[in-house]
Amino acid sequence: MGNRVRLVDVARAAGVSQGTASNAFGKPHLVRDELREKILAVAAEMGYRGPHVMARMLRTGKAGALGVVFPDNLEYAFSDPVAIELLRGIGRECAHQSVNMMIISAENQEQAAAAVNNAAVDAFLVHCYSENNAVIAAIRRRNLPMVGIDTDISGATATVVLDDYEGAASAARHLLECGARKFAILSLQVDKDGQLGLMDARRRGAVSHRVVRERLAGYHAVLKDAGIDIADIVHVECENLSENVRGQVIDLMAQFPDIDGILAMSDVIAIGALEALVKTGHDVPGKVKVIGIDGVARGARTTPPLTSVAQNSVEKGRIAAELALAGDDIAEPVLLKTRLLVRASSKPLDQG
Amino acid sequence: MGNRVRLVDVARAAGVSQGTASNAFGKPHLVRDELREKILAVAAEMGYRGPHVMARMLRTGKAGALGVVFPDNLEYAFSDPVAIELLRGIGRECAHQSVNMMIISAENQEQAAAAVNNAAVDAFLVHCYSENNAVIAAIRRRNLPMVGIDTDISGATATVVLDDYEGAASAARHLLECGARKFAILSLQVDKDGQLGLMDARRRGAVSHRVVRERLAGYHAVLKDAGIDIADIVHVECENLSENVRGQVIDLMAQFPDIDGILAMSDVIAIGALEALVKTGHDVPGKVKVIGIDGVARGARTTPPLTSVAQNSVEKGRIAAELALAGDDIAEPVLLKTRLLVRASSKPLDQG
DNA sequence: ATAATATGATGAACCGATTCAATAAAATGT
DNA sequence: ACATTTTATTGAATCGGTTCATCATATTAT
Repeated sequence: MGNRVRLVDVARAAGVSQGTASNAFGKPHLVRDELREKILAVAAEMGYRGPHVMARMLRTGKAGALGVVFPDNLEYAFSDPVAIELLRGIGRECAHQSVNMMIISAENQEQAAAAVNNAAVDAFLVHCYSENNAVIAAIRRRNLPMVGIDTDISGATATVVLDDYEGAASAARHLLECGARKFAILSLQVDKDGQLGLMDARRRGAVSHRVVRERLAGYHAVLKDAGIDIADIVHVECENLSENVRGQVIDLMAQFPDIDGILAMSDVIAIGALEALVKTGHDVPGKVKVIGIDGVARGARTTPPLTSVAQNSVEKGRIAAELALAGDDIAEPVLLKTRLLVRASSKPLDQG
Repeated sequence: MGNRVRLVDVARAAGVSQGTASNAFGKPHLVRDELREKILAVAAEMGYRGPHVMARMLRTGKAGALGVVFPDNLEYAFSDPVAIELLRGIGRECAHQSVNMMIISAENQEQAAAAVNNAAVDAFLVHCYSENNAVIAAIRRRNLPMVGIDTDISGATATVVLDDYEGAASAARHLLECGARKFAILSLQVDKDGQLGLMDARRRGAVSHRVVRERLAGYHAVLKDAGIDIADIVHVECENLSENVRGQVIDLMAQFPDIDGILAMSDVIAIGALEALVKTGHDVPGKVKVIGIDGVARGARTTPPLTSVAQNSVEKGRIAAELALAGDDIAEPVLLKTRLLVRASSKPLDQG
């Protein structure tokens, strides 16, 4: 079994220099047509498989791939509808720029950091990682462009985030307009510590996760302005998984039966809440109004359909990919706007 | 600005050979603890970022990544629930083996072929590509392990497929048991030519796409056995997108009002059909019974809930990834079993 | 004390391309 | 006809590591 045919072998067989042979493949316009065809023919005859990808990478320093790093477990990324939209957007831009997408996957942080070290990519995209993290540290060490999505990691080349504050504020504003006065906030998880359930003021005060921090602030600002005491708001930390939210919301309503406005930090959570309320016979939106954030497709099909603060996650992913591949430093975070999407979970249909 | 610090620089500064410096990073057990720590310290001090990924790849010949190739546009892959499950399974195995996932994306076949050529991967996974295709040709030329999912490409290292024939047969059997006699088969697209709507016998006879061919054969075998003339079955080619199926099904029922059994080749199609039927006031399952294939999560939430022939797509992806990374030639396709999932779209709940 | 083995370190070869300054030949301008 | 520009080709340097046969030293066995 002969070894792999190399470019130098082709060059020799075709009677040209290695440089010319290289150009025949990579820069065809630099080689006379006739000669190029001859080289290609010789190559084909010898069973040459084309320039070796890794050798080319080493020499050019370009990997032709964008690294996409998702939070701890990848399975989550492929089950959360918002993450999938993000991936679609990233994929769209990658395809457009003829770059491949490298999904950095691992079972734990340590392995993820190793995966980052072994990834042949030109830039990294990081979705929702907290600052102090072995993975982020590994990415930093690579010294490649790094764009944060929904997170403001220091040292990022650029950052793309939702206008979480204003989005949350508009959600609160909407429920106030719908007449809600006693609120529950169903928060995304603040930390990877797995703690769930009621959040006391101390836990609320020490939120490092940008998305949660901003949304909380947005809700609070509006409600406070409306004369509502923050201490009267029930805060519950939820897993971002509809099925697991249901039980929490049933308990919640049993403990605080006068709640009439539910602000959920994601549609997935809101849908779980909606299902729990309907199942336990609460009148939505008659007695309780529910609003989520994200505007996922499934929200249009729940009963009742879910009101939400919609974002364009596909575009968010696309922009982030574009910035990462460009590699330019952009100090100011790119802020994406939200759009209020009123459906029946907050307002009866006939009411406007 | 000094250039990148190289391993050789570290070695020199630490007063050791390059080989030893290399071992300090890659094979720590081969270097005396004390010395290794010194090398690492020198490296840290010099700002060495660790071994260069591409150089290591070139030397070792290992890319540490699995290439995943999806059909023409990637957006589809990230919107089809079955494809996403597949990706989850692939991701799971990749994480388990500490390998990254390279998603090969492109806007058209030509670019996809180029993307394949530029992908630094150790193996390829191909989902649902037809045989005669520039992309497949490009993968073949790479001469790397190539595993086909739901497709039987010649020259594949291994192939993982659903038992489509038996799955479809069990669907037909079920609807017969439920009393259906006049059938419509809603087929997945046979070709990339974009042709939709009624399929004549000639088009049905020349199906190259394995999934469609096998499922069609499974349906037909059972129905023929039950004394049904294949010519009496209405065949409709549908896009795999619920919204776009609705109109087709409305037309279908207008043209053939006596249809009482709908065999859909995917749940996405079945859900579109279900929505159309309910919207136009057809009694499901009273007058018309509907069954899909796949067993996607959303099928549990439709009204009525969708009966389906379920498959385990996550596991399918996982197995395929495992085979690709192993790289062993396996002649016989790995055949995955289906499981009938009876819900209300085929049988009233009280009926058993 | 000597031979046999284990452990640690060395240094050159190699992985397979791309690039670029230098040169030769051909085309164009005056 | 001569100077200038354009086009093609060459060959050596370079990208940055890993590997492995070889040698030096330290440890264990007899």
